[in-house]
Amino acid sequence: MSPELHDTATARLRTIGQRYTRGRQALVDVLATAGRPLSIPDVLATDRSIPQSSVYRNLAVLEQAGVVRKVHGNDDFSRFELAEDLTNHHHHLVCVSCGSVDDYTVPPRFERSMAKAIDEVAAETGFRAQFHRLDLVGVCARCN
Amino acid sequence: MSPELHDTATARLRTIGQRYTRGRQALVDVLATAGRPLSIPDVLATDRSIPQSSVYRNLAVLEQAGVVRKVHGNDDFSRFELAEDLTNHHHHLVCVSCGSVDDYTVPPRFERSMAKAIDEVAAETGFRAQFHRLDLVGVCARCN
DNA sequence: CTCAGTGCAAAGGATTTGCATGCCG
DNA sequence: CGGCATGCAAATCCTTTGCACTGAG
Repeated sequence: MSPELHDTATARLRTIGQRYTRGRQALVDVLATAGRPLSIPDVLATDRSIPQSSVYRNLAVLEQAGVVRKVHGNDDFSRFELAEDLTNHHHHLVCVSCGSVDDYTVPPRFERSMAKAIDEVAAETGFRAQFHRLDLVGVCARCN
Repeated sequence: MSPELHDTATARLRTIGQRYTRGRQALVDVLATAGRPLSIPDVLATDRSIPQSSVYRNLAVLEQAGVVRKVHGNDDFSRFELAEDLTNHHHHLVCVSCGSVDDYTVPPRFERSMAKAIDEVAAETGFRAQFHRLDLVGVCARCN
């Protein structure tokens, strides 16, 4: 992960009057390394020494700062990933069997036609879209 | 709502060894009338005499039978709608402000190109997609 | 020194479940 | 009759919060 990532995180946290502490850096590192959205149990599994409450609290702070984003799968666990402008635009494969969530991307050509379709919907309905989710729900390769 | 709807529901419940009772019919009627995914509080608001636990339990049964589908918005409430093959293919507008979820559709042309893109992803990743979700997350017309 | 951040434990809130009763088949 | 469905209340489980302590500036 690039050092700029941490610089950006520092800056965004500052704008909401928060510090970029060790615990928060560790959290960002874990998410950056994972390459897919992680649940709190996932995060805790990477480092048993972190208390749950800190993970919840710090992820909430990082979300407010726009550094991470919360993702909903099909189970009762919230999952977290780095904000898209810190990584790249992608979508999710949600496994109904094991609940895991993986990233995937579609061709830019298709993203463009989707953006156009979304603009039309916005115009018709008066809905102001901030972002879109194109999740595929099914069975992942592992669960097959 | 058409009577076939209830016939289909009866049939699907039967396949999992369950009955289509009054309470369950009422639930299906409420969802069919709503035209958008409803949360449990939404459902309870339509009829104060129904106990929460029955709503939860019956929606779970109806979901297992493939009569209704659970939808996740941005808040902590699960929402429910009739299965797509009982209504029509659509997507969701999720409001980050009030948490409401509304239906919308995109042109068939676009759905087709999306289906194609999804097939490619499935082929590349080994993921078996059962269905897709194209949610727009933003601010609804009411919350503006 | 000061105050945000941290850890632990207790509280909160949507959802689930146990158990006795009622009703459909 | 027999068993599933129902209602009520208690239990679960993810998540949030209170409070005292610690550490960075």
